[in-house]
Amino acid sequence: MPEPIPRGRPRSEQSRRATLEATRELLHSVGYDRLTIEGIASAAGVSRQTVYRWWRAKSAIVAEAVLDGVIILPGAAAAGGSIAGILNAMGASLGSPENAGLVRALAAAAADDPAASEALYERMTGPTHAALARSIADGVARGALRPDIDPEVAADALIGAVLYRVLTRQDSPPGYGDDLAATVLGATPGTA
Amino acid sequence: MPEPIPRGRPRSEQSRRATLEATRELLHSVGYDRLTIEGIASAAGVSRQTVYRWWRAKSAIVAEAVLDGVIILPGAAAAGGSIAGILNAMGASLGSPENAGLVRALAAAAADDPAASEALYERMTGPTHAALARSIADGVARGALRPDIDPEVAADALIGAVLYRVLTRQDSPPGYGDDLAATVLGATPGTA
Amino acid sequence: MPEPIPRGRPRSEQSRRATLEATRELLHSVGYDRLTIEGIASAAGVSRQTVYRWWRAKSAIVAEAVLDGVIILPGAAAAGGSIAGILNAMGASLGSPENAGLVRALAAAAADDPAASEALYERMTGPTHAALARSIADGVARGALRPDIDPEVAADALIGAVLYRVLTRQDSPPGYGDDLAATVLGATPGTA
Amino acid sequence: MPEPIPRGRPRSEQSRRATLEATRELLHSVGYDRLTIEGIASAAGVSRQTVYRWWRAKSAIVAEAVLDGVIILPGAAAAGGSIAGILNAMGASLGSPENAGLVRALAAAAADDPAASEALYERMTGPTHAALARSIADGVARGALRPDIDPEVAADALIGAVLYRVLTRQDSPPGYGDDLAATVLGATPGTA
DNA sequence: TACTAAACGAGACGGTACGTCGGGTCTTTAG
DNA sequence: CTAAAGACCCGACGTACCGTCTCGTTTAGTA
Repeated sequence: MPEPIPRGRPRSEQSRRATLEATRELLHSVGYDRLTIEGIASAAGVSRQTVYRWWRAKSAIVAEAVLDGVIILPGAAAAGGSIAGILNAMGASLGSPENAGLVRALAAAAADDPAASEALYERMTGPTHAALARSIADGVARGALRPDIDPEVAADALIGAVLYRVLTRQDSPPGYGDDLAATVLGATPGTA
Repeated sequence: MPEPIPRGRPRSEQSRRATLEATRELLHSVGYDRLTIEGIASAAGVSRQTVYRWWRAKSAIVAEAVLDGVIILPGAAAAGGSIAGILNAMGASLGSPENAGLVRALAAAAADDPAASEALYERMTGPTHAALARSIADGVARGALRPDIDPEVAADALIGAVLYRVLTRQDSPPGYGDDLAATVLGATPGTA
Repeated sequence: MPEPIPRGRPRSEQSRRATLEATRELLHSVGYDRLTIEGIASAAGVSRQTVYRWWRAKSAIVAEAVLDGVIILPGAAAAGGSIAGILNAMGASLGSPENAGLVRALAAAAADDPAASEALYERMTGPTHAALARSIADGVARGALRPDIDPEVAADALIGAVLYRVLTRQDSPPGYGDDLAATVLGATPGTA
Repeated sequence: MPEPIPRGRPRSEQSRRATLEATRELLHSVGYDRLTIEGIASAAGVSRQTVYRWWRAKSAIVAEAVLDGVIILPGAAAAGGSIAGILNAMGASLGSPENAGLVRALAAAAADDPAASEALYERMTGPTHAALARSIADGVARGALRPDIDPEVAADALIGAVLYRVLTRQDSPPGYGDDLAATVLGATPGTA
């Protein structure tokens, strides 16, 4: 009913998918800075005009690639487990050089496009952030965690620590998630 | 002996400074992505060739601008105070939209140049990180902080939280530094 | 019997006329070079596909616009008068900057399409050429003109002179037709 | 003193010549309409930017190609001979399909650029026109030609006739120049 | 006082990518 | 079966920068 009857040739879903997948490939291989619309179009077997018809900037393409889940969001899937579990999953996921490079690329994309920024960070870190904050609030309510912990701020700290190490290219050692949980929350892994 | 007696016209220190300062100006005004060598040269009143003679890429110019302190590193100067003091200084410094934008620009610069990355993050967050870790270790040793705190990891968490909020464009409320210290360290501001 | 019973929706005469009229408008306003099928379709309120269904190239549209008399052929209507009358009519008609521009546009159209070329020149200059040649042959036969005049060649010269001045953007003075007839035919206006 | 000391890398004469020569080649092979700056640059082995640096439009390139004599102007060289000689030279020169196509291309170029128009026609037909008018005026003064001939108008007619046949793609028979001279001037070839 | 050597400005060069326009084609719904 | 709408691939447009390359000029240090 607010449905405006579609006229003309319908948009090619195949072109859309090919574009987003090519974007992911190129983000992995050349990074955000050397990512070009020309390159995306040619790698996707799509005309440049078709790319411009649907996206306004390369940051928008990257954002949609993420929003569509074409770029797998590291750690977000594990957002139901325990606190240390989430952190270790994030650490493990970002431990692969490929994914770490992707995260850095997304940070670059977000740096010069506020619109993309929100979309990217909400999708990448938002769910994880929410899951962590919920678990922590739970723990505080149950008395399992210190009462002076602000769940939202704690979630900032936990995610921020991981992100900081990725951006500064410092590998996180295997048990980093446990150490981090213990340090911030004063809790041993299984306890929370 | 490792001194290769300088011949010919000496390098113009004025051109060098003008280039780095123009880089800072442009990073502020247009961001890293739209920063061009052409633009830097013309803003600095310097020929493009002179820029290319001394730097290999725009990320290298940005890196040197930081290394030379031409770009003021927010928070690094306060690296002598108390923990909450450092955090509040960082928060206040990054609270200005100008500096926040600069940090995002630098994150973008670091994302696609490992060499610049190290230089930038070492200069930007390294001193602060070291100061925090030292203070925290002190507190733990004095028994003023929980013994299960890993000072290095805690510093990651504190800096990471602030960085995370800047990158995701979330304003940090006035007392955020205090909240953060309390949450991560289980300490009220004055205590540490 | 050679009538192939028409099926389906009949061709829209309105679309056809609108296309040809838009072509004329645009030829006047922007010239042949900047004339585009896109522009014709949009000015005519017709879809691009409809234009392509009925014409193969923009030169063909221009040709049909002429053949249909949508573009008024300057001088052709006067093809029944005296020699100097025809020439003066041509000169007057081509004297207006609008028509002169149109003729130059048609020359451009003819330059890169042999098919359009024949159609255009036959329609534009053919009738005039034939009328002139006929009148001249008459005059020669009657002894009113020099016997060494070849009527076809003389018609070439008369039309060519006018065309030459239009193409080189030289205005023809008021009495140019008389001068031309006198020079080529050795005849004063009323005599032939 | 009006000499503005040249700075920077000097313009490459080779690039300039290559561009003009490629323009000539392409005018011959594809005509003015399908002539593209992209095509000129690539055929000349020159970058597109270099073409744009020195010429504002393709019509300007064509004009300079003519002004430099890179495009050989048919008939202009023969501007010293007798009237019929000039005409026959023109006819012979334009008799080759290659040159005829070139003339049509130049007519198209002139049709949509007044600036190019003057340059082209002055170079192409101007000298011939002047030579013819001079010879005819001579003949009239010597009493060898009819006194009612206006030399300028007669030159228009002679050149116009040849041009008209080229533009309408009519081959001129071998003796066409003689016929034309006889018809317009009332003179047998050798007489003038 | 030259001579040498390097840095400097200016600016042209071959390129790559930009974002746009138009060309022809194809695919859908509406008449 | 035509018309409209509009997406598609393609190729050219004119512009902005890229990184490189001459040039003439400037500014040191030798010689």
